[in-house]
Amino acid sequence: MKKLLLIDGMAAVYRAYYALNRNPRVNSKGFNTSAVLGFTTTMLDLIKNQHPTHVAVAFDVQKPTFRHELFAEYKANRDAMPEEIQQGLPYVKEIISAFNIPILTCEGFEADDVIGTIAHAAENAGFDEVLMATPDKDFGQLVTNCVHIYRFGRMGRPDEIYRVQEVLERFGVNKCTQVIDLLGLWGDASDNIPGIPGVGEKTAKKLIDKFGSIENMVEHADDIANEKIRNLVKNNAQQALFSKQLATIVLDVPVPFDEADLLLKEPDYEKVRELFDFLEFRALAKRVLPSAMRQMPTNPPEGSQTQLNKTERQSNKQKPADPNQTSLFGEPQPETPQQLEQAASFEPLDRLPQSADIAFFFVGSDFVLSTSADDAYSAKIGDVDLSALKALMENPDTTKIVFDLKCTKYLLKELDIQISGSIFDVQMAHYLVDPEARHSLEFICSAYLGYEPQNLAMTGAALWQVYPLLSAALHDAGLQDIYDKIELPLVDVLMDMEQEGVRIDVEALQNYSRQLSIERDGIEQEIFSLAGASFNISSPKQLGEVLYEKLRITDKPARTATKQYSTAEDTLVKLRDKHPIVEKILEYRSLNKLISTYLDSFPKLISPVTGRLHTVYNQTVTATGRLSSSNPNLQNIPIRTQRGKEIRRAFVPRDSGHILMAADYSQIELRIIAALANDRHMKEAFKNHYDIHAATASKIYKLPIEEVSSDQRRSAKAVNFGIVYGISAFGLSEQLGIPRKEAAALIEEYFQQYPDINGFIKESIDRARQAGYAVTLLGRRRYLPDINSRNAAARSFAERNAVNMPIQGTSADMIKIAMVNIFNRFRRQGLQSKMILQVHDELVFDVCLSEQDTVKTIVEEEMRNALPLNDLPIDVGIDFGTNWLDAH
DNA sequence: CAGGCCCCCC
DNA sequence: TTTAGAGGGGGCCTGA
Repeated sequence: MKKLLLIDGMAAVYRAYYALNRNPRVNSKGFNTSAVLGFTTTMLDLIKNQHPTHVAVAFDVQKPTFRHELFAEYKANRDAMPEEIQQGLPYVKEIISAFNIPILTCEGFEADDVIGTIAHAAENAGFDEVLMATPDKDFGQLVTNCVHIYRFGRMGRPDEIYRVQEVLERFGVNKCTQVIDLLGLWGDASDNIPGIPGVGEKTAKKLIDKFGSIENMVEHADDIANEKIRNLVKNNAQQALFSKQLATIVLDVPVPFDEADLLLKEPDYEKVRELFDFLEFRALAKRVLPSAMRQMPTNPPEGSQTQLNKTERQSNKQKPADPNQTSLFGEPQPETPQQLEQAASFEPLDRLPQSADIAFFFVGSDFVLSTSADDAYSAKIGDVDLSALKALMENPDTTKIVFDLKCTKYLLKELDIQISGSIFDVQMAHYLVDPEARHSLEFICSAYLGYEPQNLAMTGAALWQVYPLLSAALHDAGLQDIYDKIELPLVDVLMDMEQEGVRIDVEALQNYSRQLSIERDGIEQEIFSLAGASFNISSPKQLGEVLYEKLRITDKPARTATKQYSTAEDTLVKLRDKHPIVEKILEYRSLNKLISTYLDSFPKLISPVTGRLHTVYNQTVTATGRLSSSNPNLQNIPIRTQRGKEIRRAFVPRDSGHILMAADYSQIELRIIAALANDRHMKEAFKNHYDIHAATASKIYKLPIEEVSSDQRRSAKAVNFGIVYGISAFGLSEQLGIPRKEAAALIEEYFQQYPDINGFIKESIDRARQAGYAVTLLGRRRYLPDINSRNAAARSFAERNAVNMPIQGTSADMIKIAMVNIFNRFRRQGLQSKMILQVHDELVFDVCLSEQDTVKTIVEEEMRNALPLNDLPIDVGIDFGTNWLDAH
């Protein structure tokens, strides 16, 4: 059995780099290893999963290829290679060499051509199988008669295998060569192959079906019935022929085919170790290198496994082969997840020592529990000896490693188990270490361990393996305190709030819904008669066609990012006076939004058990440290418009013995700016309890504060907001509806008057540029890899984040601390009142009438003192009401 | 079912 | 060339 795996090196490097660099790997020497780590993992996984007997990696040579000559613009306007990839490339090649895998190149040709040639040579040499690994978009370029094409999906795990026949079937053509023709005519998605602009997939298929090839089509172009297409083809014949050449893989480039050279050999472990040491690929070293060569401490000894079940030891699979084994990458045929699942059989839990540290993970009613990276007990919850499990989980002296603590706690609560001891939530830790990344178990494992667990048993091992790595990362980034003192205790607070829920006056909602629905339906009819036809107003596509094609309300329709007609509110507002239909559409939209998002959905979401509405707070979503709320989202209940705010009337206290209390931080983000920037003028304004926007206006317009007009105050307010968001003249001019020049002048004046704020903005960006991340007052981080990007748009975005994140994040830290402290004091004092909602700078309480004063005092105190901003006063507004609207 | 678009909140 | 153009979220709808 001879099986050859060919990897498109550059494509793999790029793909791996972009997949990993969201959270850039930078080793202690400051070297960005994303590209190298990603590539290496991909290569090793491919070898492990595909178990080829022969391997090679092909690279382009960085010189003009024959395609450049054919088509001068080809690749000309591709982005420059990111610096990190450029720097990583030599290491990628060294690693490939260290694994004794040949690198194939051929001057004047691209990797695809080299691969095509080698593939054909291999087939002629009697290989049973030839596999090619490439990103999806390239597969069309490599249609040859023998190659099976792998598509890189997620890192290192090809999602699909396309055999040539399947590719052909997908295209609906019969011969390979026709795929090339099709591509030449139609072009490819990334515009490397231009095709004929205006010819789409369908047209291309029809033409190739009819003519068989582009050459034939060009020759008999007069036979094309459709005049438009006929002209297109005639005018672009040359282009189509070029495209076909670009798409054609050369199968006889001058590159030697040496079977012995391609044979998969033992790596040069010493070299691999040196490289991995330098790059600091610890997890990978653990996986690949023989244990004697590893520098990292190994897993716990394997002696303690005797009493365990015969769970498949997947961790061994991930480890290197033992020296006796000839193949580096474990047994040739990996088990399917199904087989592993069966192997992970149930073992009674009461045989476990009660003092063990444990990793614990639920999947539905299944769960896995393991006491080290080398064991795993999996079982159905119903089958477990609950008292043994309880003893284990409630042991205060052991460590519990979990994934998604809040969810785990809910499930354990069902079993009357309270988790105690030291708790390490892998998901939460990862959120703190890199908030913007994804926090699925799969993602975390593949990033930290280089593989994804395929079943419950592997999950147990993976949690154990990832624990020391994340724990170290948390500590190294100085995030331990935020974890211990804010996020971890917050879990109980959020659970309590979620379970408490909020009472909703369903009848009021339904009445209001009926009322608004009647209004909406009337407006709908008006719109139809104005448009002269009925259509789906909720479909931006249909609406765009009606507005811009049927009614032609403007000559220059605005377009969205995807070149659809824009029907966004901003756009429509500007077109208000062009046609009466616009106003109606805006009104329809707002009514429909209220009805579908709030009025009609809340009653359906009310729990039949508690009769109350329970949101879910997510603690690991936002990039800045805020919470988010969903199912339903109770952080976006209308308040701006009269119609909208009526919805808040339906949020009511639990009974006549209670009252709602809303407590909100006043101007918290501006206060935080004033504190972070240490701006004398702004601090002064806050200390004197001035209206901050009016005070700002008074500075900008150089007027006494009492002479500031409402328009001037409004402008000042917009600038203040702009500062928080990362101001731009364009944004401000849009916001205020003033010319850009005026907006720019306003900003200029602002910075003149508040030089410290300007300095703060510059410093924040500078610090983020140095460190690679932004931080809050307490050290919560957000990585900003694009802060040094050469792409101006990406860089500006990162720069705005560098300013905004410390502000928004500090405010989030502050209210989270307040929540924990309030919760604890309520509990200590045995209060009946409950905190029920959080809306970023506001907390809502269901207050027992007899506790009104106590609660008010506690909340005010704790919110004020949660995170003191030196000498800057923090104001908290508190109000009571018989519904949420009145409590404001 | 994902992605586009939109709109509600802070 | 044309669009976007202020930070952070979530939900609804369409169309495949």
